[in-house]
Amino acid sequence: MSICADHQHCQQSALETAERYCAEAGLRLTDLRRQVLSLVWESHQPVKAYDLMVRVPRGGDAPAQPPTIYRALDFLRENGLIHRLESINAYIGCSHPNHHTDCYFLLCQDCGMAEECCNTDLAAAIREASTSHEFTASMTTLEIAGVCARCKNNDETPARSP
Amino acid sequence: MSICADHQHCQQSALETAERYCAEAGLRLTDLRRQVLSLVWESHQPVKAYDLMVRVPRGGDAPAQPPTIYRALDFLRENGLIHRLESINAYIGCSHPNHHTDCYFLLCQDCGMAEECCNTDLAAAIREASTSHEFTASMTTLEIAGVCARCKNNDETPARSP
DNA sequence: ATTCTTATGTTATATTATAACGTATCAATA
DNA sequence: TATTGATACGTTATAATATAACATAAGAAT
Repeated sequence: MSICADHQHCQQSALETAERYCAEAGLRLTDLRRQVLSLVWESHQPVKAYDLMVRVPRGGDAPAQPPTIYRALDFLRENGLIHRLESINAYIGCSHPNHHTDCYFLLCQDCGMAEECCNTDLAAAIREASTSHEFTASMTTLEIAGVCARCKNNDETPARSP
Repeated sequence: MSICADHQHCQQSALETAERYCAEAGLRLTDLRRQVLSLVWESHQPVKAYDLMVRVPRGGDAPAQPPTIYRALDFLRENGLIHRLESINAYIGCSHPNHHTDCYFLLCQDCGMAEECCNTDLAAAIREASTSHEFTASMTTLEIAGVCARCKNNDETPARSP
């Protein structure tokens, strides 16, 4: 499920990176935005906007409203701190903000884990797939659904099998 | 906008192919499903489910309800006759049903056109992108947003330029 | 201190999709 | 050809995802 040895560290370092990046780039990482980013980084499972909503307390009594969450998500997305997974309507932290081009996602249908990967050759092939059709690409979505290694193993060894 | 010389022909031949394919495969291409498929093929613009809904008259007075449309779309999708474009929540006819693996889409943000493409090398690269992470892929979504050649030309020659 | 911009709060509503259950139609066979 | 079982469709309700529009607050720049 987890794809890191120590997720607490993983989350914290993602936040520090974001902090640093925003400071350098003159971006305002407000309390709300930081809070949302932190929640997104709670795990490597993609998060739904409405699940975030109930977990972002605003002012004490009432929970946050949709625009509050979507605006924070938009900011984080525009600045490369999170990605949106189009095929499952969910959000996930970017593991390498500001040089996050050319990435793709492996989405495990069993455990829900999402892994962000990069691959220069693949990126080149995709660029070629655009240019060969005289198409000027600005944004690529590549999401591969399937079963991760861990789940595959679990599936294949339920007991010692009949 | 259009990517075929004669779209009337294009649509009709898509319907005939579907008809033949369903007959061979023992699938029931009912009136409703045929009607939806035909509407999807009205152009190379992806279609929204709710736009289809108002264009599918059922019984005369009331328009079709969402489940009616989504069930038809599901059937067409499961049998490779249409695709869902995840990044824009829309549907489009498949230009080559029953050997429609390994395809990707170019989505023009200017004119809305969607073009389905295939490329064996790219497909191989994507397979490798899964297997190299010990991931067993079952479904790939590759959608490239950008500007098509025609729109690019239009954009660049608004007049003879200042 | 004032002003301008950016961020957030708040209410309402739009868009996309599914659950659940009843009725009709089709196709196989008794 | 009447019966039956499966598949498709109708209908009502509601869930899930997202944005519009306008008011207020907080920051930043004179």
